Amino acid sequence: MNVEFFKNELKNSLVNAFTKAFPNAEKLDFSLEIPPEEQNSDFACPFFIFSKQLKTSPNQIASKILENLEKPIFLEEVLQAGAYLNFKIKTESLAKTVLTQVLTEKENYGSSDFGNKKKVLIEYSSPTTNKPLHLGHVRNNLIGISVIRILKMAGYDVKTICLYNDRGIQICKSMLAYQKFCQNENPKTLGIKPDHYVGDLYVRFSKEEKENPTLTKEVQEMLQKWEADDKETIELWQKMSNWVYEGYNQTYKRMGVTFDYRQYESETYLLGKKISYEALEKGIFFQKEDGSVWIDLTNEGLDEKLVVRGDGTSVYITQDFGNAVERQKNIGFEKMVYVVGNEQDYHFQALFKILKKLGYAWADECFHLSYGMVELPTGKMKSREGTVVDADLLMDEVKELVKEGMQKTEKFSETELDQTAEIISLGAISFFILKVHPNKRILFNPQESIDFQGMTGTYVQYSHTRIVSILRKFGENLPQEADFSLLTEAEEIALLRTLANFSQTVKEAAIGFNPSKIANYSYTLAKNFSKFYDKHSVLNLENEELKFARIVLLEAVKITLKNSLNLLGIKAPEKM
RNA sequence: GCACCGAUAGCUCAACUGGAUAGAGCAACAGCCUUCUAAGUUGUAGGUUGAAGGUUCAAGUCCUUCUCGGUGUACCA
Repeated sequence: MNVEFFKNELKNSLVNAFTKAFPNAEKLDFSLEIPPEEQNSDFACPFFIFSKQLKTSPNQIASKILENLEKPIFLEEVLQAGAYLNFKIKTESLAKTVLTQVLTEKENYGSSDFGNKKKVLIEYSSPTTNKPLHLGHVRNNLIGISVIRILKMAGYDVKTICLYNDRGIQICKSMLAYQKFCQNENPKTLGIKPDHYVGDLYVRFSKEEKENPTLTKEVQEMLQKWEADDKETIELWQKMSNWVYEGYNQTYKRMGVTFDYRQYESETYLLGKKISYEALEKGIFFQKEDGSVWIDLTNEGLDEKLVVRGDGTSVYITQDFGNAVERQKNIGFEKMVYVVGNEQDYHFQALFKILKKLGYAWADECFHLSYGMVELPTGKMKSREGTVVDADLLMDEVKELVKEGMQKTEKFSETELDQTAEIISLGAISFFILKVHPNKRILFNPQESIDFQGMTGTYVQYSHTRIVSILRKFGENLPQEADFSLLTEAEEIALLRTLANFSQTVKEAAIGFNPSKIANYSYTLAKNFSKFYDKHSVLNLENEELKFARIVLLEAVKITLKNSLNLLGIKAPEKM
């Protein structure tokens, strides 16, 4: 038995009551909502929508339904509030159902078969390999991590992929700077994180280029050499690319970023050209006098879009639809999600329309999970000018802040302290970014942004450790059963109701690809726990039965807090 | 110019996708630690949801127009 059971039973009762009250009326579906807290109920049903068909006021309909309603045994009472009927479940039934479910399902509590094992391929991170990861990538990675976990929990079969943009003029800039200014240097012997080393070269090149315009020409020559497979150039490119990957892998590991598949633009950039010429023959694409190939998207509200240049080379979007087709062939997916910033909204609109025109029905199942830029108070981050918030540095700095504020309560060994500070700082960053809806841009103030009080990851983690602390002091053997009818306090009921909503929240987050739903949920649950904690005792209760019931309740809250944090890619520490 | 996105308390964000009196956090002020971790809790104050129309039983949410901010509109990626 689970929480859905209540909903289904209530709907059945409502349908029966409706048929009795209005025998001649067309049957309609009932929607059950979660009522506002002050109604002190578990489910609510509004009757506005029936009003027109029945030519009766919603209040009267509610009354008549109420008269004809046969209450299921788990129902304590039904109260009419205007056009609404509010249903209150017997606390004992609610508690037994919810708590048993949580304790049985444990780390799987919240999961459902909503996604029907549909195979979803998620592309995220996809950096340009000429510089270290910055705050923009951090948001991308965090959204990616979280959406992956949310979709998995909602019953999807999720695979992940990263497309490294590892070729092109930007890469050559770092390479040329290395060749010209730092030949034979090695970041390892210099003690510099290798991706930072390459990024510094990129910044240095941009500076030198301003004073010395011939460098622009040289870097273009280098790109041509690369495309011509010049041995020396390729070797340099490989050496520097590997430095970057080495650095990325450290950052990825720290953030919890993993991929099932990796693609490299250097290997995929020719994809799509063949498709383009085939589409040209079929008349889907058209050719201009200079030989360039185009698609006309003016009927779709877009422009004409170039897919092959006059010189026969392809462009970004060509590679992208080629790549999509390739992924469908090699990996296979029923749905594909691109986690990419909103400056590429237009690009993905065009991409999906091209795929559709090429005749791929699955184009409708491609989705651009677009997210807003992360901006600084001083404006946009520009890597060429070095005005970026570096991902590694950010994590280090926040960690230092956490360390300064620690050591107050619990005793920690040196390594424990470091590990805990790491968990808290990463949690603070993740929560800060994920609590905002992806669509919105984030203004990041380095001094003020990362907070450890109020609606933060730290707060949720702290609530978790407090529960852990109580359970630890209670002892090894936690009860699985108890007399749940003893859970009658308002704070206990609030916790039960919040627990019961978890699975529904996960579904909503999955539908909207929206981690902020989960962040809000975890905060609400933590907040409800804190209120309970402040007002009621557990361990020093004389009533053993009540103590057991509360221990079970707290165990369930602990599990659900941990699960919700996990959906955000945040770890739940045992003490802090 | 055109297209897309955003605008909610001083600041940062929510609001079950059209439902009940728009909720939290920060900052401010006033309380609560000999009691399970005070990174906590209680209270006060803070709103014409950018503006004006419209749709309907009901609009922060949908439609139109406008204002402000952002992004895109490249034979860059």
